[in-house]
Amino acid sequence: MTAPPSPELSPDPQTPPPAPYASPCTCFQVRRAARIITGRYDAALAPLGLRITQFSVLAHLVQQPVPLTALAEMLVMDRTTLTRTLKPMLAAGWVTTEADPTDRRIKRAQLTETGLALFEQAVPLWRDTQRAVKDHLGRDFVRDLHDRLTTVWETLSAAP
Amino acid sequence: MTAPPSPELSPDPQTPPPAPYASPCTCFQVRRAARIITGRYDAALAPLGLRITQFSVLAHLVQQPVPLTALAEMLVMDRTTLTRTLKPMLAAGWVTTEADPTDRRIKRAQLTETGLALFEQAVPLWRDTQRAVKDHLGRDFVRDLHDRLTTVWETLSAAP
DNA sequence: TATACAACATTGTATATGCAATTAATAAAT
DNA sequence: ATTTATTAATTGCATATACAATGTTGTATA
Repeated sequence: MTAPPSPELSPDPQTPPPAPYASPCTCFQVRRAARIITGRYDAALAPLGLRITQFSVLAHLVQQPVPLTALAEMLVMDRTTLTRTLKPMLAAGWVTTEADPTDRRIKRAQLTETGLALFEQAVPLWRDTQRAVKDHLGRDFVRDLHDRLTTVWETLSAAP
Repeated sequence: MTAPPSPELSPDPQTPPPAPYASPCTCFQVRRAARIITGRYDAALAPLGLRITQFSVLAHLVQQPVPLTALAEMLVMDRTTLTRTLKPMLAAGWVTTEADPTDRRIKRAQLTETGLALFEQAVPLWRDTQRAVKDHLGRDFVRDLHDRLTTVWETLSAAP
């Protein structure tokens, strides 16, 4: 079994990279970026015991109660992932669920008083982080990044 | 507790979005893109029982054995995450670890014959996926996306 | 109406992720 | 040489992620 090593897939190991090398793998790139950005947002919200994923959920419930499947669609996450995501939030008393009287299959999630208060505390921290990221990377850079990431989602979720 | 709902944080719930709305949250954007891209790559590698994260690990071991901490740095993942990532790969016999004789703290990971063969089978599938993504999004688009994602990583890992 | 089908939700299983704490081994300092 | 600090690795804990399978409820159909 002779190995055709794929040098383009890994950095030169003679120069072990403290400096991040430009991987050719799109998946690696976007996951890496997601990790560091998530770390930023999570760190900013940590004083409230909140994570950015949970913050997203709260943000989508501010207006009114939302059926769980619709909520998962809004958040663009797997339906089963939402169930797990919601679990600690229910335990913390930030969110409650109520059954739809007319269709007992449907459950709606809604904010509690505690959840709303927490969200209001979190918004400024979220905003600060948004601003910090924008300051570091530049307004135009971030806008273009957003556009491209949205395009990635739209294109790949539509494509076969 | 009167609520100042933050309309910019959630889509209009009167128009429940099957169409993905453009969230203003950079973190949400990049995580969403990471989810769909990861799904693509995982699906492509699934016939081999391999995930894209595992493929990345294999790719970094093709040249020669790598100490685990250095491997985690190459992969830009938390050191403890690497331990968990490696676990099923060790169990599957794709990778082994060996202690450094001169420094017994250090463990090196290296490919097995099986792991190398698997990697060689996986490379074409990875390449196909790369090409498919490029075809869908456009070569220039992907190149610019890569550049920006690398910049995100470099900038935010350096910034305070 | 009995049956098939579709929609909603959860649970089992498995990996992904990272912080805090722990253990072990080496290096540095007194 | 003993103490101290550093480095390498793992484990505990908690959340993030999604596929497959299951149970429940509503709808459509024969």
